Amino acid sequence: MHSERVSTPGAPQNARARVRAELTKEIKDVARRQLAESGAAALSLRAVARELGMVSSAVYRYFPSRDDLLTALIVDAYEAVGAAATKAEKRVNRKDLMGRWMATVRAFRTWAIAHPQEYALIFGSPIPGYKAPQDTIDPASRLPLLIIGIVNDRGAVPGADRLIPRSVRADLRALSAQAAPEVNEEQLGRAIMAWSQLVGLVSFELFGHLHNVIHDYKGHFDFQMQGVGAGLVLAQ
Amino acid sequence: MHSERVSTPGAPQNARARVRAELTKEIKDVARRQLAESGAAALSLRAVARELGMVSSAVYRYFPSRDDLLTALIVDAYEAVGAAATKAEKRVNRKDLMGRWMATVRAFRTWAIAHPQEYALIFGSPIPGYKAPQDTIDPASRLPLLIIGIVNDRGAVPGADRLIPRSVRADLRALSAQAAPEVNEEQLGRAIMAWSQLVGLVSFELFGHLHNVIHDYKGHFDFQMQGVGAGLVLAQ
DNA sequence: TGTACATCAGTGAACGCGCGTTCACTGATGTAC
DNA sequence: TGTACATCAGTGAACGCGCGTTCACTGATGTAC
Repeated sequence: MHSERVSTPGAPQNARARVRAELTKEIKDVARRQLAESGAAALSLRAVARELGMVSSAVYRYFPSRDDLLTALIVDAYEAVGAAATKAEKRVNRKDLMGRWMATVRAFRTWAIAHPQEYALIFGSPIPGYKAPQDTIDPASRLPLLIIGIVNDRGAVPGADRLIPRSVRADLRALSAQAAPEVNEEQLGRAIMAWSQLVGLVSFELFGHLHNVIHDYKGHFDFQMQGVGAGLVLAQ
Repeated sequence: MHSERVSTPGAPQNARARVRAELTKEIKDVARRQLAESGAAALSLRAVARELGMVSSAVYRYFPSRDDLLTALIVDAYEAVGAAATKAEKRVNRKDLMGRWMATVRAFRTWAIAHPQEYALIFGSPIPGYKAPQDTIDPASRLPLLIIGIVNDRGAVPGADRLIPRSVRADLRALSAQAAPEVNEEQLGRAIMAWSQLVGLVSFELFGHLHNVIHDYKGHFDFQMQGVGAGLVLAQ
């Protein structure tokens, strides 16, 4: 699918490869700008080529189709938001779990507000006819894994007396085995819900569902996310 | 904006008005079918006209522009999901608050799964360039009001010791005054979060963010939503 | 270091398609007297 | 009940636009000997 040829790092880069990498980046940058202006549906290879002063067919030397360009943008968006959150989270004292959680979610929201169309690209409606290739899976899981990591550092928290259906418990156990060995299923279920709450609340804000109800979005977000953190028993 | 001329109910409907109402409905039905197949971005007046055997300009007698047709579909979608949830909720004993909550959220999810593109239309990415007119506000608030109604019947629940920022408290107080006189701000804040959790979780499922993590979607949804209901102290 | 060949980037024309919207028009339905 | 006029639905042609993708091509860059 997405066959943008990236030079293996450290390999001798001759002039051609360097120019190629630069132009690939330039195409993505222009595409990202147009995405920010008119949304994913309106993203067109021809418009990108026009802005770059190329003929439209030249873009096909870099991206074999429109979908491949979209995939590249999706991967970049996942990586950008993952990097922003990871960077913010790293700055907090490892023992301050609530601080790590709040740093993560605030960085997430800040990135989303700064890049609403890229946010919509990865967390909004799926694009009809577009099938996400394998390449998007790893970048997509960076952020949930960051959150699960914080919860994992918290360790197991005894569950309430709600019982988890057997099938769900199996799913959670599998996830625990590969991503969060220190927590029990109850706590991991809460972590998934927390991740969903984060995306849900930011989407509500960006997509206008809190319009005229909440005015201090940042204050409301912080308040609610502190509540979620408390639910995860992250406070010291 | 949306000037689909609807005959005032009870007014004498002559043949022309009856045919007009029927065709208006037929256009919307066909548009909804095409929406379900190819998504909102691909919805085209010409394709709708083609399927109806009309010439494309004839559709303009019913909807003055593509955006007006979209608005009509959005309003209908909000009303359909609101009606489905309301109907399910009404069947439950008024005193069984948890039952009313679960009936509401299950009806919501069922409708969403049956109409994924309509769901995306109202809860997914906003359509670039499309500005929702006033007409969509009332239908959009049916479902949140239903949820707030359940919480209101629960009555005030003492908050935890987290403090609510002054600005957020003001927003919540205003909402309480017009929609939920019986609850305090703490509880109303939880109700908003519950609404966001519901949409967030269904979006995660429909938009593929739980792919390969959760397999028993229904079991997981019920489990998590019971948790949310418990957080709202709805259980008897 | 120089030459012959292979690789690659970019061009320009073309294919075939679809779209929203406007407009002058015909003919049918409804209304007022 | 019949007639004259006004309203409305649907037609067909047109405007002006943009899109993704393919293909044979030129000329520049890189590679192997």
